[in-house]
Amino acid sequence: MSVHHDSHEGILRSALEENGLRYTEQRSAVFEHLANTKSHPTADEVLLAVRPALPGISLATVYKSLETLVGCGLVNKLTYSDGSSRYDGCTDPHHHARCGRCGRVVDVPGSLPEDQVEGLRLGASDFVVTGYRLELTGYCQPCLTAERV
Amino acid sequence: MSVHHDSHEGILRSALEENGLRYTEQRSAVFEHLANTKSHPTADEVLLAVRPALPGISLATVYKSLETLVGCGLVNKLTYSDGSSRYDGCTDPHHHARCGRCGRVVDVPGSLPEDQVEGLRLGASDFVVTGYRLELTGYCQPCLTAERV
DNA sequence: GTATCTGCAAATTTTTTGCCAGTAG
DNA sequence: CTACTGGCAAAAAATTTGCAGATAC
Repeated sequence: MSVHHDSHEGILRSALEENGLRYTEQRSAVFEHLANTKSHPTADEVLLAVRPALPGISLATVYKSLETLVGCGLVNKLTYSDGSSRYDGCTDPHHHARCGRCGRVVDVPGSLPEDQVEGLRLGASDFVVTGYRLELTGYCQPCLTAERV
Repeated sequence: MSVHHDSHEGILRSALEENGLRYTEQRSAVFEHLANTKSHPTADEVLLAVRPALPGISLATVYKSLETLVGCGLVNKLTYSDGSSRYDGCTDPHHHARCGRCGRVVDVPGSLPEDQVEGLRLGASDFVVTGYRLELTGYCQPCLTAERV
């Protein structure tokens, strides 16, 4: 049961070290939670999730830890039209689909074919493309049922 | 020189009417600005842009007008990791590329091929896909030069 | 005439910052 | 040891809201 934990810890330690940053239990707890969940929590939700393990942790620290992890490239930050930010610890290539009613975000596997990306790259002249983000919009089944659309 | 203006006004009047909303000079000024610019301004920037024509307009009204236009489908709202929201009056299908240093957003023409979108649709089971948003990340030429990367 | 809209200011929400004590290396 | 961190509370930034007067239709 500690395999995953150890693996995450190793990844985190190396990433922090590479950036001249220190390994702390707060950063570890935040990273562990993101790496183990399939949800895409807000900073507030991360706080609630790590409180049981670290009762003293503060929201400000969660924000600082999240920014640190984003800076190390271990976590992605997603922002949405309602002003909320969510964090995604999944490093496999995938897209997101977001429900326009309840705001829930689900993963959609896959990545764009390389030639597709190359085409986009050419369309963005005078711009060095380092990556992309693809997000589907629509409605999840529970919300469709609820509204009987 | 009034051709564009009249055309925009007609589009706006119809869209508002369809939704049972009123045509006002504030909504008109905000829409005009978005329809005529290639930039993707923040609410604050829209305020500055329309102030010369409507000195009395307030930021709250700009926000309200923008939400109204988004609701009518005339304008798209874009949100970013730094917490800022930008508004895009271009209705042609296109993507965006955003500079990770200065935050500027430029348009990238094109849209994904239908079969590509269909594939994504299938990957998002239990989800009715109504659209998508594709955004490139990277750095614009001025910023690359400035940092001599 | 009347429901909708604007402007103002205050409220909310989300995120960031300064500072001192605590801790990793 | 010494610089990097965390916790706290206060600040900052972005957006929304309540209300009274103004306006579109």
